[in-house]
Amino acid sequence: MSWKKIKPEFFDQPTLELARNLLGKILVKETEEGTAAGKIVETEAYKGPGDRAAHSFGNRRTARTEVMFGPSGFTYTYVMHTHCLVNVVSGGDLNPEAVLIRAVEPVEGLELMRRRRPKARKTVDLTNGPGKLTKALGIVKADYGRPLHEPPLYIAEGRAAEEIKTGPRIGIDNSGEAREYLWRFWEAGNPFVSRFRKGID
DNA sequence: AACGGGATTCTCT
DNA sequence: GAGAATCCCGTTA
Repeated sequence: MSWKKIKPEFFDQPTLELARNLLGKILVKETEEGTAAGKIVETEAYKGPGDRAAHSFGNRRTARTEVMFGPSGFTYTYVMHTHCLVNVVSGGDLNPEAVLIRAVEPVEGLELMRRRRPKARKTVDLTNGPGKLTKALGIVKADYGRPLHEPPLYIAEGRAAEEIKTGPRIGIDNSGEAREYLWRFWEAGNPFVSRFRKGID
């Protein structure tokens, strides 16, 4: 399978639009074990200084958030408990924003994913969560700072989602008013979306 | 140098 | 539904 790499200019759009437009794109990781790729079906936007749920809230600039202060289109990996999460840096130079990839649908390397995720009983469990998809695709903290328009870790062209749903972000209940923002986006009805709520999807 | 909490996942009840 | 696993990072001393 050959994927068409995205143009670097793709990342130069407002973070909320980028979060929507990343749905349907392909996230590809090449390793010595082989290539694994998934269609992005769920994202969350994290907006800079004014977003209490963002690591860059209040312009907090540390070794961890440093890449968010650089240009858009680079990888922000972050370790949560025992898992690695992956973000796309957005917002442009000196504007620390990012889009979290929360779920993908496998499109290449299914067997490789199964080997990497022995605990997944069903196929959907391979990639229906932010910590799961990084394990399945082989994305690790060392990918921090890599450009997302070229191998080994890149975004490729896909097909735009037919219908996009919106809701509050997950797991940020201690973030004050920010937990109300409808900055989570997903492809309607896709079984790989991490969580469903009655009345929303 | 010590402490506390988190953008999660898995297992068991 | 609750609790553990288990670790990096930011804050405080």
